[in-house]
Amino acid sequence: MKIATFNINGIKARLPRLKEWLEETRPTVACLQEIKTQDEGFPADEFEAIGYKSIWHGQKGFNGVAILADGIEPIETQRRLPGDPDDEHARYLEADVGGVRVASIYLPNGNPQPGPKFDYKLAWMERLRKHAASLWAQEIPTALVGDFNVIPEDKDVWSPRAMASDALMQPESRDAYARLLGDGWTDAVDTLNPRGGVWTFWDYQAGAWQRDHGFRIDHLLLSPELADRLAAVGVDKEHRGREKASDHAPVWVQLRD
DNA sequence: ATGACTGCCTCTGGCAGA
Repeated sequence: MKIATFNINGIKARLPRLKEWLEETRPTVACLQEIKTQDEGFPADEFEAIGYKSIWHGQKGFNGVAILADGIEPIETQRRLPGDPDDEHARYLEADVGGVRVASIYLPNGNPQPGPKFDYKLAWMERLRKHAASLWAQEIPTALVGDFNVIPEDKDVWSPRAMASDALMQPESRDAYARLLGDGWTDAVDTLNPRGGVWTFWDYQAGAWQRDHGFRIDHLLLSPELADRLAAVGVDKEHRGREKASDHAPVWVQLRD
């Protein structure tokens, strides 16, 4: 079983690239973030035509998450992160697929920091930790995947100095991520690449892609049942270099059956 | 270096992104 996460930065603008990626790499489950469309604009038929069934949670203009599965109907278990009834952002979607609970997560960016957006990010991370703990307690094989908007350590960024004031690598953001891992979740990419240097995002600006000025913010967190099955991880970096690409690359984990 | 680019909805410029 192959579980992938991909921040596509607009499903309408990305549709040809996205379908191409699905057909070329054929993930069992693909969790998408930043679909940037309302529910009625989601092109489910386009995915159905290439063998993927999908569920989605959209919003006008920005945010939005989806879960696609190869020949399997994802059974939705949650479509918002508990803990704040006033939070209208479409940033969380969860489903059962092929015996695995999968969450597609679009964690708030938090810039500029300090400020209300950063406060929202940190509060969201605490809510995520609580909800993750409730999933953990159910002992369901679970994968929490998505754009976490956290650079976990200095080894995960091309230049810690250049990013020093960014919300993605503030000590508070990193501590919140570390607390989540401290509860027992396995960061799959980090586990198989302990020396770092793996990027999942390259800015559109300043020739970041051409200079390989990237960082790692798209993560796959596994519960112990899935961590035991961990066979391989990868970043489909080549797709970041294509025409009209997202600023993120797809990231995936291969699990033994 | 107050820089850079892209997508969205459209108050076609302002917001959001990271």
